[in-house]
Amino acid sequence: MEQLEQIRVQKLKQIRELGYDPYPNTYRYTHTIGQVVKDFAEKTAEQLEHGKQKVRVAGRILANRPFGKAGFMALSDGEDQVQVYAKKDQLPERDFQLYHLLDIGDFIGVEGTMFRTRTGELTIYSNEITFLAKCFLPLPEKWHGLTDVEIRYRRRYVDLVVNPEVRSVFIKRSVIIRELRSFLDERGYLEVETPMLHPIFGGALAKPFKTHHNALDMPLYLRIAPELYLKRLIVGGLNRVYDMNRIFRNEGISTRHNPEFTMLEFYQAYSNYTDLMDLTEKMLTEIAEKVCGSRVITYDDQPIDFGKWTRLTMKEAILKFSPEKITEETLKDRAAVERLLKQLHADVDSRMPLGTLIGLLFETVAEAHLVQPTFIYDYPIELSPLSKAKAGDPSLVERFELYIGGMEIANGYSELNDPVDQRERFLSQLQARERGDEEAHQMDEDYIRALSYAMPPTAGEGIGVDRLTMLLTNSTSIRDVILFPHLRPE
RNA sequence: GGGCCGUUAGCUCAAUUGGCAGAGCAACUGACUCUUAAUCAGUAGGUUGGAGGUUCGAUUCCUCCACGGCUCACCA
Repeated sequence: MEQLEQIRVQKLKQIRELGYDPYPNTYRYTHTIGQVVKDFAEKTAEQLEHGKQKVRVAGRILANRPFGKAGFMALSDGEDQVQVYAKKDQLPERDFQLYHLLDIGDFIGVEGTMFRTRTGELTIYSNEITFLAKCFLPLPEKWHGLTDVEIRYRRRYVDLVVNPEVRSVFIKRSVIIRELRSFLDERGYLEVETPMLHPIFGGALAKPFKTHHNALDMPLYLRIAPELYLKRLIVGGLNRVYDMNRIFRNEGISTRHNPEFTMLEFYQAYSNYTDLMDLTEKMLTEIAEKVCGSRVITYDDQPIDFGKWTRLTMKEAILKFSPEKITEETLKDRAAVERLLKQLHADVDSRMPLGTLIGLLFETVAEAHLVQPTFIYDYPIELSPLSKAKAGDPSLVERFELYIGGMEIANGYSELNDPVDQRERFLSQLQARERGDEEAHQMDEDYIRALSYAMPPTAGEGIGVDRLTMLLTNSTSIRDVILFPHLRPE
């Protein structure tokens, strides 16, 4: 409200009149608040009394309990908090006047000596207060805090000030990203940067954001996946590469979908999809242990054990979770599959090929049951225009997806490296596009040309970093793991 | 896009069948030199998301709109 703000503007004026610089350009502290808390944690009141150690710390005032000629403040540097005691006869008169002009949210620097209060709390007995910055807008009320999710996302800066668990989620996110990098770096992978602006969007089945380059007067698309560029690098002899960065998909927004999200894609020459399943098990188990301190985590009230991994073919998963008793023979019968799907109220299109129907059946009956880490492998070829066909069964490809907590976390496959087959797959995608499938893959002649120079056998995988972060921070909304999630304009 | 729920003071929430719009915290004034959700006394703070309708009277009932949450669909 205007009035609250005006009062604080007046206070800043008075602070200036006392002779303080309202916006000083630095403060030299001797300790972070964390160091203070740690260094003096073991000291008794008597030890502190005799030691009289001087400290200078800086931070934001989060609470103030004044009473007449003294008062206590809670000072936070974002990471840690410490109590500050301001007492009239121990401070210069000007500093004590300043104390009465301070508000919750202001930044100050404090010089003083450490002591313990009667209740034993470690506290800085201040002998100097330095004004650092004024907070004009009131912080949320201390007891309930900030809970309105919309304001939390719109004003993430306030959310971070008052909700320590939010800070901890984003610190974990940063650790996850660092650990993913170091896991791959240790194994000889090279991090590369590939274009964000694509003249032909590809590498995934999704709708893109379209933009325009003025000087060249040409349409460009924000990338939906870095895949095709990474494989061009494999052709060029960069045998292990990864790209961890943003991708953009022009689709619905939900608790599991943000229009821009972070994808780790990595490619490894002379390997197949089984190698990547092995690698992924190791990678995610290590990261869960590093981030959560245990192989067993809790997600959405369910225990998830990174010590127990399962691998099922898509068909096995369907048979296992189908409510109706069916056999593998049933899945070869298009009419039977269609009937099953209709019973389950799935959206069936009579033009869909059998493989697409099987994929749909899997999603309908099995996906939600996949809480423990489970690889689903051997996908119908129709769903996977970039994967290598399975030796001995041309209807399937060597592809897997990893499900944890009912969410799709990763997707990997043995890469199709036959340029002739790749051209045919693109052509059949074009047919799907003509049937109205906006997400079907485009033809990419240069990619086929790259494969025509020969790509060694290669396996590649994408890991949804936001989804993985949700899992490891027990967040059920993707917005809780993205600092500034997409919102409609205010 | 569909369904359900929601929007009241800076924040968290009340308001009976449709009958004077309230509390706690935050703020302001005063008291208080070891408090920690400090305490005590007092003051101020509102076009009840917006527009329209029904009614003597609407926070309350109806319609439309905006925004948000959850969920389903699409997707990762």
